[in-house]
Amino acid sequence: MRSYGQYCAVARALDAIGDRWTLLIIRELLLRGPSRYTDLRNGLPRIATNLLADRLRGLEQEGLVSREEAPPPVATTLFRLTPRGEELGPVLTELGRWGIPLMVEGPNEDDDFRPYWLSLPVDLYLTDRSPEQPPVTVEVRAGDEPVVLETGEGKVHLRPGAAEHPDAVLSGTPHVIAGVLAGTMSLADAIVVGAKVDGKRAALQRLLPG
Amino acid sequence: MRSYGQYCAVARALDAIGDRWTLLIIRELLLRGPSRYTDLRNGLPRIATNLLADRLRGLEQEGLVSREEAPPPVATTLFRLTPRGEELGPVLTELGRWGIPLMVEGPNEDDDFRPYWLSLPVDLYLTDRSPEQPPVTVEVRAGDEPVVLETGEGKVHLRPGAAEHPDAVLSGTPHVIAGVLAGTMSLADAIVVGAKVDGKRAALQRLLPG
DNA sequence: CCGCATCCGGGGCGATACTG
DNA sequence: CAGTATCGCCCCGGATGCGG
Repeated sequence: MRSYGQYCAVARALDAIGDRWTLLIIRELLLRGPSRYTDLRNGLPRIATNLLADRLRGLEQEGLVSREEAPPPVATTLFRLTPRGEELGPVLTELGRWGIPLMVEGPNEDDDFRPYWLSLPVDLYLTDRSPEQPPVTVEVRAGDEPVVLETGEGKVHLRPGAAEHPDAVLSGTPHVIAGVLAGTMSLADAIVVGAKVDGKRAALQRLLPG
Repeated sequence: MRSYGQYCAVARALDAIGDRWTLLIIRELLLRGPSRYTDLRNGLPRIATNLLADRLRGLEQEGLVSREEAPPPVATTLFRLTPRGEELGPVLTELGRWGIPLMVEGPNEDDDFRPYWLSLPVDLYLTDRSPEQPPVTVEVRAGDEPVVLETGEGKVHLRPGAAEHPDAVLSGTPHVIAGVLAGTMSLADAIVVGAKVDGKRAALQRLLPG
């Protein structure tokens, strides 16, 4: 992108990460950790492959992403945020916080969805209300790949993957699950509109507000 | 801009304010308050005028900016952030915080500069270390238009304009002034490289870290 | 398969000129 | 003062190819 040509912190930040797709690439690397090129493509469904390659080169050049050749048996390239790149976390957090109200109307007809994208709202709005109790894990199914809610130190975090022995399993449409995890819809209301809870419902309630 | 087509808070936020120039328009409205079209142009020196008009229309349509006809004697259109638009403040703050390190190398040859752009670093890094004392005002001259540092409730804020009877006047190059106001350069070092303080130096020292 | 490079069409963007 | 109008360019998007 062309520079804005302004001696201003915001303008210089946008010079670095204001390009189309760039902040979403950062989101992927923040939420998923070090990733293969193909995994990045999967998390950015409509990106043109040359554009992803371009952006990764640019980010590497600015010192926000590093590339490393993983040894066998992985034997592939991994893209990883540098410490300076990870400092963009708060920017993504505030962007996500501001964007939450735009989620209440639900997905458009052809919107893509990945459940781990909900990590940002979870970190913001969910807390473990019984931190003295043993930790719980709740599997969430809202799309293809399952994700897991985990407690630790009073916090709640969402990570990609399946749980071995989850205390509960929450399933529903992206729209409803997003409402529950962003705290804009009660679990009771969610169940009314089709969400399902298997296992210990209390394990889930403990993480939700109200 | 085309939508990213993702049911994700960050992606939807970027759908709304990810266009080129948009966040800088928000910056202007946040720092300057309700502004005329011409004032916006002056704070965004290289924007194409049709693009500014387009962006303002878009922001109006999304409910982030409102347009009002000011009564005489102003008799002009004013653009103002809506409450929802003002909620972008934390996004700009985090972007600015992340961008501060990009300022230390100083402006490029042909970079534009407006002193009130330094409001963001000031809000972040300066505090009044003697809030029990009477308030002070310090005029800062780093470009064409002067700006004023003011204390209040332990905070320090920078606003466009001149001071009537400033307790001190700080002048220097944008590079050096930015270093001082962002807390990355001591006042003593700044003076060594050409900054000047007139009036009560203590009034200024009281606002600076260290 | 993985990690790109290349090619091409369309549209957003940039610069200038002009207007009520 | 507050914008339109116009035009050229380059970034972006989508498809395809290609070496390791």
